[in-house]
Amino acid sequence: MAATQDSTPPLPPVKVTAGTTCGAAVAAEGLPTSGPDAIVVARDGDGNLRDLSWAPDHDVEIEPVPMSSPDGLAVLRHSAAHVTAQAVQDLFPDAKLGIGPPIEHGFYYDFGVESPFDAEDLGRIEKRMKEIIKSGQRFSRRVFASVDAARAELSHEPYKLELLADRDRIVQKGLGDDEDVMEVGEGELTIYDNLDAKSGEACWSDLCRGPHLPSTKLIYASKLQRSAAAYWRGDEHNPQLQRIYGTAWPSKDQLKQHLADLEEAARRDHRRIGEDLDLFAFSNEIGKGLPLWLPNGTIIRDELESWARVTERRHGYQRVVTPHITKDALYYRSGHLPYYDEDMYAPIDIEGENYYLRPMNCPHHHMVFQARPRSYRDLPFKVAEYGTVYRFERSGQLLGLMRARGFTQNDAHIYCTYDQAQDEFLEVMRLHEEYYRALGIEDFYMVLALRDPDNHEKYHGEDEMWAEAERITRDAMDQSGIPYVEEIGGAAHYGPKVDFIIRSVGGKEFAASTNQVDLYMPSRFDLTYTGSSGTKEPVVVIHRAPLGSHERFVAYLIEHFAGAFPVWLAPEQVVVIPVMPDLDDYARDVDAVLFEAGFRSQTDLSDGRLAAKVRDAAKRRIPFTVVVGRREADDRSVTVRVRSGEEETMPLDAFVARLRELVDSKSLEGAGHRSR
RNA sequence: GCCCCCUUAGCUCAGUCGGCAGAGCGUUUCCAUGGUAAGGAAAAGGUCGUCAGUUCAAUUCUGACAGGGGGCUCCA
Repeated sequence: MAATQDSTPPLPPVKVTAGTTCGAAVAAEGLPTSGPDAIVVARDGDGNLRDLSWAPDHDVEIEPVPMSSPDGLAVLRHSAAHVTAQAVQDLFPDAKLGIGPPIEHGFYYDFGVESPFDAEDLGRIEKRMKEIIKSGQRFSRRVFASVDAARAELSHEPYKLELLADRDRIVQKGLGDDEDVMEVGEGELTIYDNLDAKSGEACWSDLCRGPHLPSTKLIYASKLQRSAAAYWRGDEHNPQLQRIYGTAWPSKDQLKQHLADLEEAARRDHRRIGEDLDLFAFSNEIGKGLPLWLPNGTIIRDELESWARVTERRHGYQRVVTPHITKDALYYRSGHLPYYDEDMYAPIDIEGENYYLRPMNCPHHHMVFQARPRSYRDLPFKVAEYGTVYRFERSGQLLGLMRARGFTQNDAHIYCTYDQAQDEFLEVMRLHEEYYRALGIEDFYMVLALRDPDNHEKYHGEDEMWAEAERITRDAMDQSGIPYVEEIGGAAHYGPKVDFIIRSVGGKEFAASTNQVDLYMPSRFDLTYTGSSGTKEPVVVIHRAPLGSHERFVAYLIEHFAGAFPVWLAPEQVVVIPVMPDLDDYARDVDAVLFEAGFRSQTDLSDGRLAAKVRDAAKRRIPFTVVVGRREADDRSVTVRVRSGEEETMPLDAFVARLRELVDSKSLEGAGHRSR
């Protein structure tokens, strides 16, 4: 697993003669066998990873894999997971083993236990791990003669038995999204024994495909992080196991750096910055997932919205306004009811009719299209609205602004002919590029989510329709040149979709934007136009929301810029600070000029020293701190300090012109950016 | 929705082995003639998330509920 972006160049191959071990061959070449770059495993001629204890029965060439490479890290972390499990079973003999794969930056191991692990338990487990690591146990591979033999040896491990019973299917499909098949891989069925360094006796064993480090001693830096419940095999109908998360690195320095990175990420968390910069708030009395946008946050929201308004006008969109509540009939027609009602707020009974808070804008826009007869001359007809919707997300899913229950989407629907659909979808992708480039967003990827052909119930419409929608979407994507990955099973119930996936600083992934070519709803809603020959023709609907929702997108931007927004988005653009109270009048004067010129300027005339005010402005991430004293007042100039700490004295007029240019060009100059 | 943890001043957090609670920052007032990341002093500010229960007494113990967090699951 892992090994997605191996930047380290592969080492030159090493010859292993029949009967000797890879480890011996590697050592003979003088390659390191300890330290962060220790060769820990090798890739054989067929590309499989092998333990260094592997002794081929014929001469082969192997590629040494150092611990610091992605594959090496995965081996290190998976080995650390084994040590975790060994420590847990030493301390909790009744704990049943689940699975323990490496993951990005670490590993986990799942255990079936009577009661969850608490912080004290984790401390004890970690202490026991350190003993095991220090003792230098050797990981030793052993092949089972048969599945029955494995079953007999693992009779006390119900979850492992389940893996054995389901082995064929698991080998084919994997366990879940993240889990590979570490336990019951293809080919030989193997178990790893941890052998005591002195006696050579096995002190613990675990069903595993491997490979592993030669010795626990090579786990130089590991740390258990937290425990949490997780459903067995990722299925909520299964019992919950207790998962222990940990991280492991080839050196103490790398561990330290990783922990520092995590702290830095926590500082960028939009919930924290939202508090610090007075962007948004939640209220117990209003309800979960229903954000209050404070004045500063509203500025960001409004700036984005005006930007979208002028940009989309240029791209041919027309704006509409539609209601937030709707009779149930609309959703029966769209097919959302009755199947998706659990994701909607319960209906409101008014005069004997059920009204729902709308969970999406699409059907309303379809009604806009249908409100007048449309001709082919009207197409493409592009309807845009910053539409507020409410979705009853399950309570455990909420995450600040990233996932809220009420939010406002940068939504639009394009009604066009079949012939226009591919070009229009391509145009939507181009619009995304325009938006994302303007904000310096590069750390996203795109998914083309297709339907799962084995699960027909989840989807509406005929096979031919789906094939056609997929073709149009894929052709447009390929034409756009934007790289994407395909995902089976993620489609909307009415069509395939293209999602722009972003990550929160916490590492969670969200769709920042979702786009669809929809051939289904036109038939459902009877959306037609009059063609050039006078006949009624069905339209194609393209759903798109490049800026997603204000809530999620601003949350993302907060983290992307670490609160240091580009000038045009910054809620506070300028603070004017007089050097001493005598200069208050000039400070007010400067502030008034900036304010009149349309900028978000304020003065800081409070008590306190200049240094403290500068510090305060920096904490609020204000792009420009303007300091004025006698010198500036005398020649009507300003001393401008930018976020980096550099400063420059210039005429007030020149500063106004500079601000105007930065704002008008939506410059990213001076903005924060996400460190990698 | 599920498991675990958390909820004390505007913010970050101490604390009370059950006897009406504290710090730092912030706020307010006063002092401070001062040029770039915390000048000084004083004051105000809390029904210790809500509702029950146990108790002479509950912020502290128990329970329910609400809200928050970490995961899992879900995400039309």
